[in-house]
Order: sequence, then structure tokens, then C-alpha cells
Amino acid sequence: MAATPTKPQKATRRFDSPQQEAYLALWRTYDRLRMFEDELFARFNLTAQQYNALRLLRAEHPEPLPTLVLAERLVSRAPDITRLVDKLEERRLITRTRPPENRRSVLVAITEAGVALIDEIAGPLRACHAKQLGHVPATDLVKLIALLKAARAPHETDESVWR
Amino acid sequence: MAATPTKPQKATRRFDSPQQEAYLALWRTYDRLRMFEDELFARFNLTAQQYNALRLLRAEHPEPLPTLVLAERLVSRAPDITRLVDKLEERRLITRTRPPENRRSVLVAITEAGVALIDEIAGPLRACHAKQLGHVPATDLVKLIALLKAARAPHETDESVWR
DNA sequence: TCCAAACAATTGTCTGGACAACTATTGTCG
DNA sequence: CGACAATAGTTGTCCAGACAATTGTTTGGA
Repeated sequence: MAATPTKPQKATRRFDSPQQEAYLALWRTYDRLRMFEDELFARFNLTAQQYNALRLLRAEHPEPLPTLVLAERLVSRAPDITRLVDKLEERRLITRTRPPENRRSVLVAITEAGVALIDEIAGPLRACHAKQLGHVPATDLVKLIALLKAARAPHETDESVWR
Repeated sequence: MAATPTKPQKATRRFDSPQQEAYLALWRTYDRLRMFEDELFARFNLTAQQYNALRLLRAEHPEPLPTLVLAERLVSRAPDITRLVDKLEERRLITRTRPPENRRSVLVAITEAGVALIDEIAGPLRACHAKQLGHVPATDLVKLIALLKAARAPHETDESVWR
């Protein structure tokens, strides 16, 4: 038990500013909650970001979405959208088509297999969210959602895009 | 302007549950705010996690910390603590010593150069935090911090460790 | 004493994230 | 109509994150 740090806290403030404290709290909370989702999606050989793409495509189903529009709507920025889409295509969860009228773009659509997978995940995912945040009262969740929205608002390029 | 998605929103709810909405809001907000920090730390050839380690070591300075204790205190889980420490050691920002009385553990301490770097970053970092969250009123920051703490509380193994 | 378990960290290996450079296609303006 | 800019993705390359297997060290019995 050499150096178990039970010695008294230094008088130094832990944070340089309330903003730093808030950001670190945000990071820490995200990291803790993420564990649950990651573990769940791993059981289906997916990453959270991949699931997210499927979820967005499902909302459009059976319509497709141009690749970069999909990338924009993802929760987290995705400069490697091409390879993300590659992997989902390999697994036949989505399809890619090049429209003849504009061969620059690539349209991505979810397949029936993709929809089936999403539906399969729905139940366990709800359970996962309950484990993550089930202990927070509904009114607090609403407050939290509003505060987070206000926190990121100035940094959303087009507010309407993500929500 | 082929498929600009201006068409009316589907009636489908965007989120399966308030918990999912809260989690996605958390993720999104973290992702937006992270950009600023990442860009700042990149200017000093650091990652946020590396800076974090330096910050924790600075708080102990001139005392060292066992490697795994440092790992536990990091904001985000770090299974690759060894390599994180490797890189900081290469740059002479920290030192590693194996105490003779227990050669299993490795003690990590920040160097004067490390302290100097932290101090150099302090100013720009405050500016960065102001850009991130300067628009949020102080009372809202306090509320946000409290709500985040409550959200992750059940998932902290030892509450005293991180804060 | 000597072996097995516990502890502390390191290493191997794979995958995902990030940025920049590049290709292919279309639009536009002199 | 022909070059150049803009658009939409793709590819190369490097680095960080994750997990499992392994090494070196100490301790606690049989």
C-alpha cells in the first residue's frame, strides 16, 4: 500500500475556471455513459457512430441520402464517412448507388437487413439507456437537454441540421 | 441542389426515449466543444488526455504518482496509459522512476519543463474555455455541472477519485 | 523454502478517427 | 467551346483507443 493518496487535498483549486470545470464534467459524464453503449453495440459488431448512421438512414427509409448529407447529420463529425459506409456496405446493411443525372454524388440507403438489425437492437438499446440515465428524474432530463443545447448552440453551423 | 432535404419532417419521433435524447445531446455537445480544445492542444503537440495527465501531475508536483493511480484519475479511461506516459517521457515533460522498495510500480512525476509547458498553455486555454462556454451564464453552468454529476453518479466506482 | 496468486505495468495487434492530398464529375464564364 | 473553379467522394498515412496476452515483482501460505 505504498502511496495510497489519502493525504489531504492541496489547497490549489482543481479547476482554472467554471468553464473548465463544466467542460471536464461533460467529458467525464460522456465517457462514463459511453461505456454502456459501446458494450451494447459491440455485441452487434457495430460502433455507436455506425449505429447512428443506420438510425438516420432508417428515418429516411426507403429514400436514400447523399453520402455527405449523411455525414453532416451524424452526431459526431466524421471525416472518414467513406470508410464507415464501406463497412456497412460490406455487411449488406446499406446500398450505394450513383445517380446517372449527377454522377458526382453517391446515394446511400438502408437495406431490409439493415432495418431488421435496427429493430433487433431497439429493445436492448432501450434497456441500455435505462441503465445509463434511468435514475435521473424526467424533469431533470429536460433541464439537462436544454442546458446542453444552449451550451453548444453558438457552435452549430446550421441549427436545423442535427435537430 | 438535387436533394436538399427541405421536405417536411416525418411524423416519426426522432428519439426512442428521453434518455436517448439526453445521451445524444450529451454526445453532440461534447463533440462540438471538443473541437476547440483539440485545436488548441494540437498547437502544442498534445492531446487533451496528455494535457490532462500533465495537469494532474502538476497538482502533485513535486511529488510523483504511481502510473495506475494517474490512469484512474484521468477524465477518460486510459487502457494505454503506458504509451501515453511513454510519449510524455520522450519529450522530457515527465520522468519515470522505479522505487527500489517496490520495483513493481513506476512513479511518474512532472518535470520543470512540463510545469513550464502547462504554464504556457494556461492563458490560451482560458481563452479557449471562454470561446467554448463563455456565452453560458454562471448560474446555468452551476446547474449544468450539478446535473452532469447526478447523471454519472451511479457509474462512478469511487466517487472520491475523480473529484 | 518454494510455488501459486496477486499486483503493476508493458507489449502485440487491431480498429477507428483525423487530416491532407487526390480523382472524378459538373457548372460557368470569358 | 474550353479552361478553370466548384462539388462530391475517395485514398494514403499516421496516431490514438481498446483489449488481450505477457513480463517482471512481491507476497502469502503449504
